[in-house]
Amino acid sequence: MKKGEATRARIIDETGRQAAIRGFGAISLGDVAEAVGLSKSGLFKHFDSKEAMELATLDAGFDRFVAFVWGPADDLPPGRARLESVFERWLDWTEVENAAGGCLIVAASTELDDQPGPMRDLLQGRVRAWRRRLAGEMKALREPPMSDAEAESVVFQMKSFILGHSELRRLLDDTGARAAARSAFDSLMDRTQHR
Amino acid sequence: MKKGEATRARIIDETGRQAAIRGFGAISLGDVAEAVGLSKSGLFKHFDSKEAMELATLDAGFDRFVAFVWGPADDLPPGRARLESVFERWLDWTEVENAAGGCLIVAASTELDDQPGPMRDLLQGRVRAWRRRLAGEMKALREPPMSDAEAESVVFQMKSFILGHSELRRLLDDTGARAAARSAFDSLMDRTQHR
DNA sequence: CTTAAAAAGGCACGATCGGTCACTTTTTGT
DNA sequence: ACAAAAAGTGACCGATCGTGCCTTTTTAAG
Repeated sequence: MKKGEATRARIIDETGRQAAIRGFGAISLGDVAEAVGLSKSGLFKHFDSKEAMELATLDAGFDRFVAFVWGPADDLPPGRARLESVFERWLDWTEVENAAGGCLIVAASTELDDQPGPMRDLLQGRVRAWRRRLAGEMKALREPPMSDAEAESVVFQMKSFILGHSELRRLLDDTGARAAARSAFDSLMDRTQHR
Repeated sequence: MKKGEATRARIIDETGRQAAIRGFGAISLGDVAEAVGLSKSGLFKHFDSKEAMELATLDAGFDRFVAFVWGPADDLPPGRARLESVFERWLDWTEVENAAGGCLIVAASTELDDQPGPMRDLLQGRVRAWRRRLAGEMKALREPPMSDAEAESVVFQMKSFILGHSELRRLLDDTGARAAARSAFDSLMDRTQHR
């Protein structure tokens, strides 16, 4: 069946948009339904509950994130060039692709970090997987490869700069945010590579 | 009159607690009233509206934050020791003092960064002031003092590590978060100092 | 102890919340 | 072409939302 899938995709899209702005806990079925051109009850033909809708939205958001950020890196050889591509696309993701509400994952992370449940579990699992992927990539930076602990430390700093960039750019309206993040990341790569 | 002020303080305290967990947009007057032992209408004798209550809560949250994080640093001489004290207390603030819901300011920052209004304005103003304070402190690290641009870059990285620590500790339940943040910060201080 | 003011509660309002149900329309596979 | 399945509607549920009006209780000053 085709029509249903398209509608479902539109619902997920709109839910993600609103959740990125207001937070998952503050979106309403009525608003989503209206924005997507459906009645509230129409939503329930696609999802059993609000939580199911949120889960599908968050999961799909991760898929989109990985495709967008990692996509171009697939064509690059492992190592610094690939990591720089990922970082650059990651900044794009926050500041261009999601101009309206910022990164859904970052928003969900701070909102749900202390609310146990399926949403937090999903978030944890996918964030951990993403970090593992990055950590594995770090090892291509040096020969012989760095330890797991060092790779995780570099990933920690990389992610930190992403979060710092997000605040500087989105909350403080600082157009120099991108330069600050890039410079910090370049310096991190330099230090990591030459040791 | 005394009683009123005490009640007002309790309301603000409870509002902050709930907002840190669920987000400002998702708290309800009923829940706050019940937790503080008041009726919903009783709340309105202390605040004109929900938004006024939120504004007072956010403002008071900043006061508490600055007092807690900067407090001990006042007894220290400007320079690295003072900055390390601030960083350490900042980690405490996220992970000990606010065990329940994490840092209210971080939560509010990602939630409100794309919702124009008095809340975002207040947030912007106080975050900017805090960053200016830190940037000023950075200059005591070196003689002759670094440029404004460099100081801001160091503040950017410092704040980034705080945000990274918060995610690692609160969302991913990583007990090594503190060590990761401290190590990254120490390295940043080393590089900044010796140049 | 009195008394006026301050603090808090009672109560009801219109709106909206997530969600269900019975029913109609549209889409789909055959 | 046609029957079955999927998609969508509108009315409605009990609960809760933020808020205003009016009364009662508590408090501090005389």
